[in-house]
Amino acid sequence: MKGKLDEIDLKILDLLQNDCRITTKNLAKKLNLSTTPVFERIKKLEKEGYINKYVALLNERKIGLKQTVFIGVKLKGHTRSYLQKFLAQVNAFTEVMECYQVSGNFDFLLKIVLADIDAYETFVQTKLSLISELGNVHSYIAIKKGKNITTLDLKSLQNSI
Amino acid sequence: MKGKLDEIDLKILDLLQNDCRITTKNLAKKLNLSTTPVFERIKKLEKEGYINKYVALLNERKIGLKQTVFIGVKLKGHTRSYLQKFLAQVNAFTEVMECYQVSGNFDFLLKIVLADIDAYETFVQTKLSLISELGNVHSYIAIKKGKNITTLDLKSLQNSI
DNA sequence: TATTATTTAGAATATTATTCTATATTTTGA
DNA sequence: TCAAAATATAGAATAATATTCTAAATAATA
Repeated sequence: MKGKLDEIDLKILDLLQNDCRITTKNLAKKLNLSTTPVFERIKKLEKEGYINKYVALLNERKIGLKQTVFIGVKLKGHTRSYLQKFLAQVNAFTEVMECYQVSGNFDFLLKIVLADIDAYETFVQTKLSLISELGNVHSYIAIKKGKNITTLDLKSLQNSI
Repeated sequence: MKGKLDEIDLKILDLLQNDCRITTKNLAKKLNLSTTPVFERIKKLEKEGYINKYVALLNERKIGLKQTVFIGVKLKGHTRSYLQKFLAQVNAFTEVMECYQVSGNFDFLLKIVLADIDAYETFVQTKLSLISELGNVHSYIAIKKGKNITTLDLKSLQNSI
């Protein structure tokens, strides 16, 4: 019975991924339950690893990090050693929010958040370009931010995962 | 004096973006303050828009959404109307987590999360490819997820924003 | 330097989280 | 199908936290 989610679990997850400060009391009200089962279900979902973490999402612009840039990277070689060295260095850059190894005409796709275009130039010159494994790089400077959500589409799931 | 962040504010934001369930009591301890000023600073940061929202980040894999795909999109035309129609449709797709208008050899860069490659094929055939404004598309299938954080690098900021 | 505005500490109160017990419900296997 | 076992629930009780309030301390201003 471990690791099965019913509809109540999915609703709890969905509510929490939209607002994790909702009280168990309010959750219980929405679910027509008392607080105890809701509380225990949440603890179970946490313990079994369905919930990675609870975070505050900050306003990048207000904080002064106004520029997002995606970078497609092609390495010089593709041995395991190359990949690992590249990843280690990229992971150390605080500007890098996401890094995926991908198929297609890039080896990696990075998402970078920093103050502005100048900061981006500096980042490339003083950090990214110093990675010896680096081959070609293609930048996609964000001109306008569209949709940007962290909430997964739980409704699409056939329940009982 | 409105809209200026001092080091205490930045530390609060940094702690909250790593774990927003920390109690004001624990925050206060870390900051060598009593709970009142911490509580009031948080409320101020919320009211002034530095904090967008508090969310639970779920484990995509465990929930059954195992595939991330980035899609570079080029539109057929670039009138305002084209852009708006494209954005409206893309925003309606629950699979789309992020959408940026970018410079470079794509007009838009999308990040998609769904169950698997089959679901991706279905998404492209039944949703994405139906957008009439769509020109070329290039997919980057995530092979391996590397770094993936939501915490901004507040230490890089010269304080007093 | 005196006045005003902010920030803070500490106490008091309101709410919520968490635990506990007993009951109800579901599941399982004979 | 039925009874035993396991699981989930409600409701009460307790522990902890959030939130408010008052007064003192600090910083800003003219």
